[in-house]
Amino acid sequence: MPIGFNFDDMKRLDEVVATRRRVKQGDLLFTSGEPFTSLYAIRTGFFKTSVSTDDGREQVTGFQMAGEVIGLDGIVSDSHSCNAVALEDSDVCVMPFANVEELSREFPVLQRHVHKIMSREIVRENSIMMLLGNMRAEERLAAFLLNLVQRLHARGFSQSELVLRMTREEIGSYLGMKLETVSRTFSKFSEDGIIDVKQRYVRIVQPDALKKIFNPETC
Amino acid sequence: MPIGFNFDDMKRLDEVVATRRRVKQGDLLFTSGEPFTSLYAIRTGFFKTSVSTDDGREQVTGFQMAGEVIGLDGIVSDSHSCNAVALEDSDVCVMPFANVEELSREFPVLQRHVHKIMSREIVRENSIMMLLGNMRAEERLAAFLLNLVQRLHARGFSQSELVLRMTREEIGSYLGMKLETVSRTFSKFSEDGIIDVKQRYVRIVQPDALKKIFNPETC
DNA sequence: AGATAGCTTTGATGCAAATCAAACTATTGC
DNA sequence: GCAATAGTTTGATTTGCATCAAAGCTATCT
Repeated sequence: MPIGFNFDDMKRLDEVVATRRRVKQGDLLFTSGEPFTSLYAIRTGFFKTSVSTDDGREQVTGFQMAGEVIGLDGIVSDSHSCNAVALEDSDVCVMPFANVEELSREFPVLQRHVHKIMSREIVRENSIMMLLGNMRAEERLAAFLLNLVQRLHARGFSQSELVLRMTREEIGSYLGMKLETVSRTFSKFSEDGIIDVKQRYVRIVQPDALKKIFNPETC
Repeated sequence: MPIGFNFDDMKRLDEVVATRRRVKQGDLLFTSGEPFTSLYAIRTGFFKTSVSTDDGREQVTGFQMAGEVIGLDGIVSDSHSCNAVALEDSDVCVMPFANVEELSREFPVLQRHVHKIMSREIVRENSIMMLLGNMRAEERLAAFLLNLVQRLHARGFSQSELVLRMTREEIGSYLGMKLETVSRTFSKFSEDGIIDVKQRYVRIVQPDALKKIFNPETC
């Protein structure tokens, strides 16, 4: 939560997140087509969001962890356009969007915060478009790992070790490649001594090598 | 602009768009790294937005026409993260974001409008991720043409004819394919009698065939 | 009108990733 | 503990698109 609140403000803001919801691993938080009522701030756990075509192809649109907000897709048409699935047992704050809007009018700092969250999502998706449109498999996976570990590190976890919450297929869907290609690229990185991989466990041995793969120029 | 305003409200809202700006074809409206101050509502003309990597690869992130708003990428970090270039002589309303936020607090209907614009952009980018991650060249170009013509039709233009404002290379960048592939796919559609193409001019002869290519299931 | 520059089309070839296939590993349930 | 299921790895082959190359078209300038 942003700074700049006094104690009374905090109490008012608490109103916005009055309810909590537990979501078990594998369960849906919301689903495409469902009426939109609330945004969800992840307290603990891990989610993926995805869209799908009528013929059943799935595109993972993001992986979200503690402190991140999901559900923004629902605002425009008052119904969700993507699915949110918990990849581990999770706990979210339910923030009815009517409350968010009402309090935003009262507290400019909250208003600003909401705008930034939406803008951040737009910018993130821009960079995914770059990834999907212009980058090769190794660059995509390097970018993915660097991004994940950076976000985990910001939450107090290791900056070199992580346990993937998602399958190779889900990573592939997010990065626009097949699960076999994800697996092969992990193996390649491992053979090159850049990472250690064992199933879901990954240790980044040479972060600079990963950065170089992702962005050869700045290294 | 959304409905639900009285005359005095309208006058207040006019304050938000006090200034205008003309942008000549080929000129930048804003550029990556530039400080963010304002959103821009396109009055007339046509823009592309793009991001680029340090090694010079460009990804077109969108094409925008009259009535659409650009600049949302700048909110999160108070500086723009993409470039906006006019693809024809254009005219925009400059809306200083401070004004937008102030008036949003006062007018819930404006607040809602701003939120929907941002959410719409998030949803659009989700569908581009699907395009880039899961679809083949023909599907991408079919989706692109259908989307363009639909937006033009909503603005009173033909639902079957259009003049492209962008090059094959820009289309390719947006759709994650090379200009030669764009050209070849246009030719293929033309040979199949689905469209007539002559350089920038396109006539959609069989819209249903395009829809079928884009989404085989619902046809 | 002819020349130049920018964009588009089409052809030939190459390659990165997809697909097909099978073995291997981890996890879950009985 | 064993079987069944879900997920991962690795190998062989195919393919859709990229790349390389050259010619054609359009618009603008002199």
